[in-house]
Amino acid sequence: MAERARTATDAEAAPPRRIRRGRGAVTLAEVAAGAGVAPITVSRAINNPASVSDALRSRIEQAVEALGYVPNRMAGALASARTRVIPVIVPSLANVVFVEVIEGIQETLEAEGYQMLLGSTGYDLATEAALATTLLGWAPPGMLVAGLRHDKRTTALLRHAGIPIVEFMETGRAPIDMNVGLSHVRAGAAMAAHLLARGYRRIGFVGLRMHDDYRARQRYDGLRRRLAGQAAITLFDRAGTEGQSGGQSGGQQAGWDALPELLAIAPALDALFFANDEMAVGALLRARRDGIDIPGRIAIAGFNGLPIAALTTPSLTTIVSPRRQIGREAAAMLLARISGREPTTRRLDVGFTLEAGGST
Amino acid sequence: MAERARTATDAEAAPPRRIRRGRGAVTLAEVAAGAGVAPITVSRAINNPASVSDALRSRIEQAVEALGYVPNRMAGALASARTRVIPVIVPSLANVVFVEVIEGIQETLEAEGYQMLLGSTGYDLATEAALATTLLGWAPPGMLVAGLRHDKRTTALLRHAGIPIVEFMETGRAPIDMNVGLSHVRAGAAMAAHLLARGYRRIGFVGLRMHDDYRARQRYDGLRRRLAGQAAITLFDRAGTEGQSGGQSGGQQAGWDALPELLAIAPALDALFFANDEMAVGALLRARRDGIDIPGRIAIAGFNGLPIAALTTPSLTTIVSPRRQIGREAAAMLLARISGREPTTRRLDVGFTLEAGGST
DNA sequence: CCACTGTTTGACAGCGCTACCATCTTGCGC
DNA sequence: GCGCAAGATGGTAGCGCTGTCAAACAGTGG
Repeated sequence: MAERARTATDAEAAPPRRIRRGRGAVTLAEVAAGAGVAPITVSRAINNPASVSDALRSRIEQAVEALGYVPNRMAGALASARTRVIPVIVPSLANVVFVEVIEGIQETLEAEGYQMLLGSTGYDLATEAALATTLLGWAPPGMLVAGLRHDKRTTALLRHAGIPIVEFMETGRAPIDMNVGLSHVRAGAAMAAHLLARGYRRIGFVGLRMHDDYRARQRYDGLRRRLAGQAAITLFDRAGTEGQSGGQSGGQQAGWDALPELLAIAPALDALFFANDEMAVGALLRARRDGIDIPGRIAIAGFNGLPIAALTTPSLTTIVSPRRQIGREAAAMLLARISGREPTTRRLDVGFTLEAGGST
Repeated sequence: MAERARTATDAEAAPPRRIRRGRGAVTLAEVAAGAGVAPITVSRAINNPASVSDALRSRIEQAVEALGYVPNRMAGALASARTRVIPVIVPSLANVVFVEVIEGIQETLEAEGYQMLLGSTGYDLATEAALATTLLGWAPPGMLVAGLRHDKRTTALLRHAGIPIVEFMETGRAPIDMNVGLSHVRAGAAMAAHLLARGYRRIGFVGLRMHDDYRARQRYDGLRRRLAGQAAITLFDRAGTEGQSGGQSGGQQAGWDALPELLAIAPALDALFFANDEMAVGALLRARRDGIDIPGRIAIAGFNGLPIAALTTPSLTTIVSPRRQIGREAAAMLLARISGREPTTRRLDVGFTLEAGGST
């Protein structure tokens, strides 16, 4: 303490123009001085306690405690050219689906002592590119990005970053590096098969701002191809109510609004496949209020397998995606590569399950 | 290009033992060499383009482009003792409520060129302390933390960090620095007044793992105090189904399970105030399936004001919290202090609105 | 044409930490 | 008691960038 104060005073007096630039926070050197050891020893005591003798370690720990030392990660990262921060880029946090994947990622990273740095793009590819640049500036050991579709800059950037990358959510060809997800095309086809089996022949697909949501488009494509020649299929792309907090909430309202409108526009429809469970639930709630018989008048199906799907009356037919698992697998794959191991596979299809309910 | 290669070769040949330590990424110095200027000029061209002549700036930009230079933030931050990264600590991402606050924070920070570093504690105060330490290691210019209750270490750490701090979600006394939120006690009291006005006199409060959720306890306290002497009040703290993705989803299931059980245990109840809308919606859906008349047999109310509350039949009585606004205000307050301005106020109560629906 | 102000550019040092190598202990077998 | 391996500690030199100050270079009025 006294030591420090004196040093500061000397510095001010003797070399007349030396300015203190740092934040003024306690540094490792100060801890070292306090404990009467060399800075490097403090560094070791903190990062690899086993390599320091018990006596010194406890002296150092005491000094750390007394001075309230918080290591400056920036300096450490710069010196060692290593960080334990892994950026994760997702389109939105308003969507439960991404949040659950993130949770899976987080628990896996955390268990290995890594930290997650989250960025969201708002479904904008330019924002994604900017974000990727910024995040790469933190010299991360790897990176996780939602989706396989990016703009050219992002792809180039990530490809040349020289670090392992996992693209998660959907499967597809030509990932930048590694890929974990499920086939949304096949999921759409599975729903088509289900609806056909139950005898529906005039099917509508209801999406929300599908310009942004290409995974919904993939589900639609899968549906359409599988239905081709066997049933009529119509696409309804809803604008949704902006302003609202998007994702989930907007979805429910959109489904609520869509049901009566579509029945009026296209009364011959006998089934609706909504782009997600939120919309489907909104439609179910609307049917309940307006006394529309589901599935008698029209069948309703969703996608994602949110828990609420099982609680509605009738229960909602949906496709369950293993979101947490996607997150865990993606993180595990990345960590494997970071630590030099080769993961079991660089491409993982986690699959999906069709949960047939009373709504179809 | 040739220049670089030659340099590398020389280094290998001449000083026999010099090792390259860095990540091997393109550095500012290389860009400077490429553009034929001093490193500091490149730094300026990037951080303050106006201070460099047009001719040099475009030469530098070209070099940046050609070499694919990505500035190393760590080095920059270390040298300037400034970052534009603001850590945000929340208990969980599984809860929509926090996510919406986060969105508000994010949009405000982003607009000012700051980046958000998100950490979640899983409602564990020890984890929170660890996280706070780690995050402070990034030498942030400020910090945002959910809630006013932390363990002693966290409080001490943040108080002595010497940076502005905003605690958001609930209002209360003695914040570490600044505070934005609403009074959960008053919200509980408001619901009590509403239920009394509608003639309910045997009221149950249904929480989920309330040991963790002290804000729910505050709502309960507000309810209890306001009802004291005028109505009977019972607390039901549900364990909920673990394993599930917690928050929202777990909540719906918990409400679904709770309704029939509570009616069996305490048949005299005439109203239930659920700790959140998810539980309340779960209960409404259960009532729908089991043919329980709401509010005839029993009234149901929730908290948060999620959009789905308006879509159920009957619509759900709930208290709307301005979550996005909390996020925006918290971030704005922090940014004001970071940039040396004094915010309009250091304590902000954003209030709430009781939305009376058909369920009470 | 000169002193003088304002702008653009550069040299230098250092932010706080860790990699690398050197040095100093210690313990052990013979 | 000596040589040697293994372990503990320290000295030195950066990591890649920016703050500070100084130098070089215009532009202006008399």
